[in-house]
Amino acid sequence: MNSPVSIPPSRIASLFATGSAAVGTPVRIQGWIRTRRDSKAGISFLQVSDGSCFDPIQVVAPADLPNYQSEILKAGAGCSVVVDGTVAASQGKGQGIEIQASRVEVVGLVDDPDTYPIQPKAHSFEYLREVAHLRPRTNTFGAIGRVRHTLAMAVHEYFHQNGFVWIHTPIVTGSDCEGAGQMFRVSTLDLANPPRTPEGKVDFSQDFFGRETHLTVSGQLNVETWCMALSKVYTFGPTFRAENSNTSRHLAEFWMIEPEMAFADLSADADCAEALLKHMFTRLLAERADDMKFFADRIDKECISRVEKLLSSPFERMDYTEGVKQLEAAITKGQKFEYPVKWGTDLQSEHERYLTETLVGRPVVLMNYPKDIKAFYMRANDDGKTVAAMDILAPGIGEIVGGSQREERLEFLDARMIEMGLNPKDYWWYRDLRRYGSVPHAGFGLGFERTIVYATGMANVRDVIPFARTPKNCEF
RNA sequence: UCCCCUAUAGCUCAAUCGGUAGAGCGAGCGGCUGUUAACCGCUAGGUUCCUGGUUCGAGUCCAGGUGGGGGAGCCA
Repeated sequence: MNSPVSIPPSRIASLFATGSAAVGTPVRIQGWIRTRRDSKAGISFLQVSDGSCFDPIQVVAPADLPNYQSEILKAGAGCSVVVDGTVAASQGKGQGIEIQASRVEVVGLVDDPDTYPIQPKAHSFEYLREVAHLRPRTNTFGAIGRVRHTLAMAVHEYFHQNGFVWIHTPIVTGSDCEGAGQMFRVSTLDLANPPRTPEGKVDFSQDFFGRETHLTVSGQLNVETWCMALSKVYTFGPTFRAENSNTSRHLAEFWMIEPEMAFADLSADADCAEALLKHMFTRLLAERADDMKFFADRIDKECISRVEKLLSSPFERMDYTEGVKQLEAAITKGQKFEYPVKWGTDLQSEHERYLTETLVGRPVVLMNYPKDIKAFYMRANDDGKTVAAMDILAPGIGEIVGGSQREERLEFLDARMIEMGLNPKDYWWYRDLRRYGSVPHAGFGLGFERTIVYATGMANVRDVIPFARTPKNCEF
């Protein structure tokens, strides 16, 4: 910045952290005006935010500043400013400290205040999705951004402290069937005029990678390979699903945390998921008390107590078979479900909700599902009917974790693939892990956006990711 | 992909039986005030999503389309 006096800029969060001890010190802040209120007594009040914390800081701009009439009185919501001044104890109510300005530089004005999309008033989330490039300027999305960051850092912190190595698994994959839904094609071929094989099919041997490639739907198969050498690993990055899902819980591009542990069984897997979630939420309450207070005040009054409740008690663990029994017992007592409950079929959303919300009231680890409703790589249990799979169901959001102990025995794995119509040859490198020093191992996927929804009470995953990708929507 | 709901001012919404467009907030201007979801007054602001149909007349009824929302399925 070209400014006459050189004061190192402060973040607003650190001014609030220092509080009244900073009174009297000269400071510079840089940010955007939220609101301006004028007093004809000869001052204007500017609420200025730089995004470093929830609260904006109040800047007191006296009318004798040289640009008061020409610039400051024209600067409203959304305008960017650099303010030099002195930290002062506020004479008004509502804030402890404020900045008595000696200089206010209006860096960028707002073209047309009447049509500036982020007005100083409540907006619907549906509307804000249409101005996703400006919505980080609102209270809610600023808070989401900081909460998301804190939770992401807590993920890395937990794994780092517990001896896990972060593996950067690839985004582009040559596996055309990772077993988790429709995939987005990656290609540099001319869509209008692709090369053809003699049979008339598109000739992907002429494509960039010399084969069909897609965006990954899961880093699991790749991360398992590194698990078989580094013992405890995880991947944390974006994943892509081309499902035509139109719900508040699904995105075409979402972030997933997938740890994988060698010499671990299903119980250790559930232990890890529980400890990870508890670490994330502990850090959240410690670091983002201001933002969580906002969510509790304006979005979901239960959100802090829900997180505290999760932290204070162990997750309930229940076998799928027991879950079905509980649901049947509930039906006997008069509970109505739209869909029938039957051992061997996947539970409906309403069934999962009953278990976690009504029966237990906390997250539930549901374990040992029927093998026919689960993926090929999940380890067969000795009963011949179930596999060592677990889902963690959370009140309000449903499934936030899906995991399993993996099938480490080659003959079992091959048999399962054939049974499910998969060709073992397509998985040659995955099978190699079972041929060379195979060990029992387990892992899971934690949906990052669903975790944020759970913690904040936000109603839609589209509003907890900076730029939501959903069917028919990729404007920004 | 299926079911239901929905689209009016910058935003959130209203408009009776089909009769010719209204409020709040926001914005601009003025007043008042160490203000703080400020307050008081005035002013501006409309292709009623698109295409077609019914009707003397359509924001309103009908058909198709598009966008948005909720639920289901798929899953994280």
